[in-house]
Amino acid sequence: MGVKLTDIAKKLDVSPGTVSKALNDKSGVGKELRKKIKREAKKLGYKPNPIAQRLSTNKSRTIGVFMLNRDNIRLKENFGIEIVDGITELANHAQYDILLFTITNDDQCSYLELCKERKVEGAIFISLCSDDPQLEDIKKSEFPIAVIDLKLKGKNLGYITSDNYSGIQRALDYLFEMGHRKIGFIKSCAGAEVSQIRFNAYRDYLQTEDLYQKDYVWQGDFSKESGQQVAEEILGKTNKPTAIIAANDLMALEAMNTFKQSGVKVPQDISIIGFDDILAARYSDPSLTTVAQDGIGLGKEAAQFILNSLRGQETTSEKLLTTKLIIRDSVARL
Amino acid sequence: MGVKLTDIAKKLDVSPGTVSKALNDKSGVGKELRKKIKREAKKLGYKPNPIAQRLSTNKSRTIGVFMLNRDNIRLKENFGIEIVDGITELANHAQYDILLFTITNDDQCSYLELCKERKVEGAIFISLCSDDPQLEDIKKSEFPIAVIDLKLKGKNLGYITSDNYSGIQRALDYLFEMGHRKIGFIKSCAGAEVSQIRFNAYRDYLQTEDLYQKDYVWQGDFSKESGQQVAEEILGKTNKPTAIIAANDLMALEAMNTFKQSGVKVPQDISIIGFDDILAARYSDPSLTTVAQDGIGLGKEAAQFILNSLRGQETTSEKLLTTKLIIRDSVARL
DNA sequence: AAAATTAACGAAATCGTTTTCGTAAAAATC
DNA sequence: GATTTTTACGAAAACGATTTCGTTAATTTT
Repeated sequence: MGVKLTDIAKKLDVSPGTVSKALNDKSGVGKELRKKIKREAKKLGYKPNPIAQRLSTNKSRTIGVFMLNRDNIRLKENFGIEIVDGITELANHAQYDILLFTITNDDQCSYLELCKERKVEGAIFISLCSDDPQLEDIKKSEFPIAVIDLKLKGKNLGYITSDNYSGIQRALDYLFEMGHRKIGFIKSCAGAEVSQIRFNAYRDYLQTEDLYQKDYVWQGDFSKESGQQVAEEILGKTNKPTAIIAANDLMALEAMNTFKQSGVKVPQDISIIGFDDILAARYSDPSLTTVAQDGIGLGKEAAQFILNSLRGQETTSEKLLTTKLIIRDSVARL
Repeated sequence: MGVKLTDIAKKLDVSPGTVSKALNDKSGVGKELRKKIKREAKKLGYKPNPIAQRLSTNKSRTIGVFMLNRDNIRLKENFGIEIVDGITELANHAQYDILLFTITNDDQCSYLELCKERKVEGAIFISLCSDDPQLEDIKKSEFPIAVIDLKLKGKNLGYITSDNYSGIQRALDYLFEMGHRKIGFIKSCAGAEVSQIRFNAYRDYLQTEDLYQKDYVWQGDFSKESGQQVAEEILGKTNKPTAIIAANDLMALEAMNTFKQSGVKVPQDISIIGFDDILAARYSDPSLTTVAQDGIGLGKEAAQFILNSLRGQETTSEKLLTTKLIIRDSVARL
């Protein structure tokens, strides 16, 4: 097949070990010989066999990425792909492979077991729930793990998330500025920590203003279906809020559709703000005002944590990425 | 680290080779001993080291996936992620890894070189352009390559695509049924074969009806920006078509937005049909009637071709996946 | 200039499998 | 029962790198 170390060694009548040292800039090779070896390697078009390297060094140079697609929210419907994109970009640059595991509700498998089997050096978890039965295993992991959107305490653990709290604050600042005081919130499942944080930001903010009331809070689960269902509940309510913040765009968009179908105009009758800034937010009518997350940034930070950890630079960290309020047309001035 | 082949061998006082044969169901091991070995392996929780296996067999068990993000159309904006999802699902089941290369305009790299370096056993190309300078290399490849949406002749080549032609035919059937006769088309770049096929379907159909006219055809490039630009050109035209088919949803949605902003009502003043059925199509107003592609299916078929090829089952094939017209609200009855 | 230190290189082990080949025992054939 | 064929297993090479260790040569120190 390709040219290998021993080919260079034979050609130059040196030992394979020396060639290896020369090409990897390790000590133990004379200046002259090193140059000669490098020149020959380039001339022959030598590329090291990554598999042999991995076996020899006992390093897989692989990072496992777990997309926990709970409740069958497919990649298409959230911005998980941007995260994967960010991870891949950074990892590839550092000569690491990523191994993508897309886990659905049906899959009954041990994450850590999979990691062991595939010898990954680190793992990244996307949309891990706080009630996941495997949480304890993850905390105890002896290889680095970056968790996006769920804060775990422990060695070798990195926590990366958007600044959800201030994101909601900015959204509320904006709603207040637009004259809204009766503001509702669509939460998501209890297991999603980001939803909890977003809700806390909402509650804290409104409580400070003495405007918080429990019956303005609805329970969804990030899905299309729940967006519709909650919207119907809201429609049935007398004394509706003038504005609604949803924990993600999908519920916001679906609620908006449901409102419109019932003759309730958005934003004239009710204003809506989402979270994520998925592509569809730009094309809805009205276009959706939303808090944008930097998906690629989240991915890059997660990958960076793993790489740093593997280099021994850090074993625990917490990173908040700023969000940005994208003002479109789904909020009316009162 | 983990338990290895030699551990089992020592424990049972047999040779590692025998253990290997026993576990891999190769001949050369007695029935009794084989059972004993398997039992012991299970008991010790033995998992083979995939890296050692790959080195030993000279098989990387890796499939390279090239996302050619020409013109910086990011994953987010098309349905490429579904394809990747489909590939991953099938490949993982067959114990294959996928290695994702996201190639942008800036990247100056040889695809085949990358494949060689990383020792992939097969490759899948997504959104490869017919004017890509590396096309000849791909045709000559001696390992299997599946190309989605571009037909290449050669050994070891698989061609997987949606039935774009009939997809457009169904869209036109529908438009005719709704009373439309003046129908325009937004093409995309010449390099995108699917765009060409979709256009051909449009042209052939209208020519049969003696309704084809060149000035009803506009040139886009799949991007948001081109959607807007083309829409403006259409707006400037007297004697507009009553309906427009766009080569993808993104241009359709952007065109729709542009029309609306200029006071041209969709679908009352002009009807629009897209292609792809991205998530945003569901949430636009009006929601977008479009020809849905089965992204996951495309991915699965591509992966299947590679796997079959590697098993020596086929070396060339062509697969058309059916599309489905999703009727929403962007077409009016005339 | 002799002794001690450092540097350069080769030989060989190692990583964890698979696979080929040789030998001895078991089974089948006549 | 002798010969051939088949089967069962171990030994060892292979896959393509890295790394440790030992030896000799070159350099530095005193």
